[in-house]
Amino acid sequence: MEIDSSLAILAALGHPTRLDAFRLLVRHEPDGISTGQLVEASGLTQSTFSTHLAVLVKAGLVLPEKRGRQQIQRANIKALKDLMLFLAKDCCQGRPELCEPLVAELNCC
Amino acid sequence: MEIDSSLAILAALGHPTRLDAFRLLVRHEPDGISTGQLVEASGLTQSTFSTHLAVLVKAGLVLPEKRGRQQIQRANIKALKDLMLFLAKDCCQGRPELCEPLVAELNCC
DNA sequence: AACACCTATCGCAAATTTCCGATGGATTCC
DNA sequence: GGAATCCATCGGAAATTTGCGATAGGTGTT
Repeated sequence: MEIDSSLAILAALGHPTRLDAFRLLVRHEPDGISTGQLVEASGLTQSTFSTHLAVLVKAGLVLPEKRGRQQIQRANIKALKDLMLFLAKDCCQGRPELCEPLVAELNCC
Repeated sequence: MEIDSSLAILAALGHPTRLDAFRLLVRHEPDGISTGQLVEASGLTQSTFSTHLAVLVKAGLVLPEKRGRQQIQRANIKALKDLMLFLAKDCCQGRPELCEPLVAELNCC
């Protein structure tokens, strides 16, 4: 994964509102939920949350799809996976001793 | 891992200067490098970089240790591991189908 | 003691982010 | 067609972040 993409994902998730929204979307995979429900859950204004959502979409973490007059949002698990691969490979570049404990613990889920 | 810690790590890494610095530190594990070398690599002013470094340290991603009049910085791989566990567990919470491809690919390093 | 070196912190300006209300486009319902 | 719903975008204010030079503390050197 490109470093710029990783950077965008990290920055996008580095805000409480956006991290919360993304986690909510993950828990609603694979159905997704509407923007309105996300707004309600955030406790913010519709317009404010909309800009946060745009950041997530731009980073590729959220995939919107129109359904009627609603906008259904879905978490892009692949983007998260790519980020984790980027982080892990950065550690492990020829240095498996750094990553071994990481991968070991991940296997538990 | 607490959500607040994860948030701090994500925000800390969500800036090009700080992500670069952390990656450089990872590549210098386990010896670490001095703050001065990090400053030079960043191309920024010493004072400016110092504030970025403080963000990384506060997030627990970097562990400083005094050595003479230098300050040696080391990447905290455990913090990165904790973040990845947080992200992965968030996906996998009772939903292994989401994480399986992730863990599978991680095993390659 | 005096000096040089390394780094954290202060003060401050510029840039960016965050938040809101208001507006407008698109879609559905009556 | 007209009203209502859903959501993106605009304009602007407040807060935060980012960057710099200057300063100061702590450490080694002479």
